[in-house]
Amino acid sequence: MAETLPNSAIADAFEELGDLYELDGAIVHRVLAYRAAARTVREAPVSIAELARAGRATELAGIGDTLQEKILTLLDTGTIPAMEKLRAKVPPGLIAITRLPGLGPKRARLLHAELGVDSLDALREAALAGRLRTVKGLGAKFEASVLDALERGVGERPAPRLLLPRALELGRALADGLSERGGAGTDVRIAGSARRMADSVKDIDLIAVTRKPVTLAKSLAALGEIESVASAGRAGAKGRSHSGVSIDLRIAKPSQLGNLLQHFTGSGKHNAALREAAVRGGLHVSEYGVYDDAGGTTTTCASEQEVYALLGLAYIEPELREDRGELAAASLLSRPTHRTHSAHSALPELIALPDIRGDLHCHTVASDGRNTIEEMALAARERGYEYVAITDHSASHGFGDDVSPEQLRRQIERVREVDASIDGIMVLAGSEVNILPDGSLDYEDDLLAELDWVIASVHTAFTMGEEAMTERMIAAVEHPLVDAIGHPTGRLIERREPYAVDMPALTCAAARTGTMLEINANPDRRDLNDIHARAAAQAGASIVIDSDAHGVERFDVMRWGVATARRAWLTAEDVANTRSWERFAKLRKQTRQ
DNA sequence: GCCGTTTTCGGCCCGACTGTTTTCAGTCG
Repeated sequence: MAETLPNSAIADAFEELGDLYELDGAIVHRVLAYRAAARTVREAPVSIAELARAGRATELAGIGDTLQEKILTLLDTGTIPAMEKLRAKVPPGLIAITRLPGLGPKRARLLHAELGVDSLDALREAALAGRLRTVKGLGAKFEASVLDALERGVGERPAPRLLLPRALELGRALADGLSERGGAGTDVRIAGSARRMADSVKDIDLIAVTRKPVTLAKSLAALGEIESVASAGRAGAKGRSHSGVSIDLRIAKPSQLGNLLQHFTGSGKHNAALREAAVRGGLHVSEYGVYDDAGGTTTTCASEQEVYALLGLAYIEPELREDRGELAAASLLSRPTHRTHSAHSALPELIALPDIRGDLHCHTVASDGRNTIEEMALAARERGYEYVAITDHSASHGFGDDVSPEQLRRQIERVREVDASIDGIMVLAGSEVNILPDGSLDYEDDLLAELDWVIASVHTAFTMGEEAMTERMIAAVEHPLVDAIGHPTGRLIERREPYAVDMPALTCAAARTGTMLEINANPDRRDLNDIHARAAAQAGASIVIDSDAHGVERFDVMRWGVATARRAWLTAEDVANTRSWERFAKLRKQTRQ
């Protein structure tokens, strides 16, 4: 039937199959296998449909012959027989019930079997009538907590998440406040997804060492950011911030700091994979230490480095701990050199902020920015950059911020003047040109040819279908005067979904034509995201990280773009604007060199 | 359902918490 399907559709099917199998009482490992496969498919840099047609989907971790067959059946018939069978057997409303806290598949099944509960509404009715407590193994407290959760709308509304800058700001404020109150010898670290520099986080994990644990735990309640504290003891404290985020403070003995930090930095999947691999070597990892079957002893670690070293692994940077191949890459292989054997891992040496030598996307008062060309140039120079491109919006941008062709010609002249008048930084004349719905650009080619640097971005008609959007963007990629594609998926984290575009196809076209793809560093965007940026680099496309600054202070958002690049396994070599302008030029497409 | 210094069957991470229990199942991160 369907020639092809996006990876997301295949992943959704596996996700649903996992949920249905779980509710049907399948063993947990089969359920986990479906969920792992769904994640692999969703994050894959290539078309899984095409891969399966070629019989090569089994090359991916977690996809075996059975699942490849199911993909092919889904492509050919539009469905999977097992899914149809399970849908008929398991009420679909039960999946929503398992989203409630304290309600997993077993209890959902139990409630369905005993009380006929098959939806959130039926659950509410049964709870209000006091029937939940009549089920063996459940009681009045359970019933009350279910009603409370339904009351609060849990399961309907997703939990609030903080964007990374706000999360780190909150985490830092809490850590500083605690350090102050904990007295000498207190050291508080941020762990969890904030430390891994995820796009957004739903709770803040803090790990502390201190001489006065009880005092430190109690002092959490005294911090201005904290709304309430549920528990506090010598092991730590749990609370909530005024912004609705859970705060988890754990207090470690200095000798176990490494174990606790490693455990609470996660991710959960990284830790699960780490422990599974360790078991094969007779070691058992927990937040308290590493237990060795052979000696029957537990070793504690003051640092994370020691934890990884005990397992025969190189140190893995927090940004890489997502179970995306980092464990295999961290295996220490003894590579013989001509003199000696040295331990060596395949982990990348990740890019860092000081590697960035220039910023190629920013705005001035000519469009919707807040500062002049000169102010922006000086601010870029203060960051130590060697070059900056002024890239205001183009002729059709709208919002009163559009730049007509005549205005752009004058802007180019002004950029030349500023460049001549300021030492120590090269100021480039550029533009962020709209990609119109038909794939054309909104300046004539002869004008674009006068620019040093052209970014093409989509700012209108976000909702067109995947095929049309992909054609539209590839037309811009293939334009000989386009240097880079700005914020390629258009997502706004926690606010707007990416538009439908075939990323493997776009990435492939970018690599083929030498068009660069941007990691827009604005923390609301971080677009390309980590998955796409990694795939793009692997496909041979050049990556450029830009601030998209609309004011002088916004050059500082570069760090969030670098964080995304690190999560994408990128080295300085993988990112074009870590080079001097002369060396950068060699990476540009032939028509732009 | 996947996968292999336990290779084609029999395993497949670790610990805390909660509520309901006389020893633990289910859920969660």
